[in-house]
Amino acid sequence: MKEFVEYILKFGNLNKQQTDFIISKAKTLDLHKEEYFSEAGKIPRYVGFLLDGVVRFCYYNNKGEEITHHFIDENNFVSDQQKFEAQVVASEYIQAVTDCKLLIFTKKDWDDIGNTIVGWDAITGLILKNCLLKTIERRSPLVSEDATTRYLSFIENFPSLMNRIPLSQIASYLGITQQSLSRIRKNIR
Amino acid sequence: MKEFVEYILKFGNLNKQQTDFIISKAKTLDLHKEEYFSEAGKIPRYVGFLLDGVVRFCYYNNKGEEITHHFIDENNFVSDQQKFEAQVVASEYIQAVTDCKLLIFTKKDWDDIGNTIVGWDAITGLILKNCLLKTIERRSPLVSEDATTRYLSFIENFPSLMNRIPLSQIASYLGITQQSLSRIRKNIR
DNA sequence: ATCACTTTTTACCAAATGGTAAATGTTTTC
DNA sequence: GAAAACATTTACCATTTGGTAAAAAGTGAT
Repeated sequence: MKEFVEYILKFGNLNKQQTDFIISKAKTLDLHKEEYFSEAGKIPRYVGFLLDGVVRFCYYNNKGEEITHHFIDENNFVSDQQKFEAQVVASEYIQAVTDCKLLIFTKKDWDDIGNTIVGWDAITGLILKNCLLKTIERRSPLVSEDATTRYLSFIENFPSLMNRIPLSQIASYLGITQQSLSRIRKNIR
Repeated sequence: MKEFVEYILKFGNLNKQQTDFIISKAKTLDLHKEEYFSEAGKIPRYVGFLLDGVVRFCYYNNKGEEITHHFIDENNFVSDQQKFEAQVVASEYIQAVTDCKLLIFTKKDWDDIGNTIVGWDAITGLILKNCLLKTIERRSPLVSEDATTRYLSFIENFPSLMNRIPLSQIASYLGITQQSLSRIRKNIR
C-alpha cells in the first residue's frame, strides 16, 4: 500500500486525509496466471494498481495471431484507461502473466475520488500521459532496430521480467518468432 | 484559423470570448522545407498548430542512423510537449518535411492562456492524451507486421502524405530500407 | 533545353528472419 | 516418481530484408 501512495504523490501533493480517502475506496483483487483483468468486447470494470505480478496487453491481428504489445510489472497502474473512463467495450485483453495481486477501483469509486479530491483528475491525467510516453519510448526501438538490439533494449526496460515471462510472449512483444529469440539468446551468451 | 478553433472545441467547451483570447496569443510561423521547428539539445520555444504542410519527428540512434518516428499533417498540434512544458532540452528534432505554415505560442503566452482560461489545462491534457494514443495505435503494427503490411497500414493512417514525403523518410518510419520499400511498392502495383 | 543534383528504382548477393518439425528440457498432474 | 503436457532449443531450408552499386527518373537552376 505504501508503494501505491508513493506512486501517486510523485504526480501531485495530497495530504494524509486525502490519501486515506483514496485508499478507503480501493479493494484488492487476486488473479491467477492467465486470468483476464479486462477483455476485448467487454467494458473494463476496474482501474488497477499492480502490487505483485506481471500483466500483459494483447490483441489479435488480421491474421489471427496473438500480439503482446505491452507488459506491466509491480507498482504501476494497470488499466485500459480510455475505455474505462468512457465505459465502452475494450478492443484488447489485459491478462495476468503470473499470479497477480492488485488494488482495484470501480468506475463509481474512481468517479467518487475525482469528485471529492480537488486535483485528482490532474494527477491521474499526468500519470496517464507519463505511462503513454514511456510506452512510446520503449516501443520505438522495436520498429527501427534489428532483433538482437530489440531484445537488449527489452532487457534494459524490463530487467526484472526476463525470467518471469514465457519466451513466446517476449518474442511477440519484440515482433519476432520465438525461434529467432531463442537463437538470439544463444548468440548473446 | 477556423480549423484551429474547431480542433480545440472537440475537447471542451469554450465561448467566443475565450477562443478569441486564445487566438489573440497566437503568432504565425512559416518554415521552409527542412527547417527545424525544434531541435535536439535545445529548449523547445513554441507549441505549434500546423495549418499547412507536413513535419516529422526524428532522432539519431546509437549507430548514428536518422530515425523518423512520427509524422504530423495539417490541423494537428506540433509540439515536443513534455520538454516544452518543463522547458528542458529536447532529445529529438521536429523538422519541416514540406514548406509549412503554423500557429505558434510561446511558453509565456501558453501559460497566460492556462492562467486565464478555466479548463484550458484539462483540454490540452485531453488533446495530448489523444495524440499519444493515436501514435501508439499507429506504431503498433510497425512492430509485429511484415514490411508490406506496415506500408499498407501507413497508407491507411496517412493517405494524404504518400506523395509529399521522400521515400527514405517513409522507409525509416516503417523500419525498413528505402530499397525494400521501393521493391514493395513495385510488388503492390 | 541542358547540366548538375537528388531521388527512386533495379540488380545482385549476403545476412537475418520465418516456418516446419523434431529433440531436449521443464513443469504439472496424478 | 512417472507420465503427460507444455516450453525452449536446435536444425534445416525457404523467404524476406539489408547493403552495395549502378541505372533510370525526376527536379531545379541557368
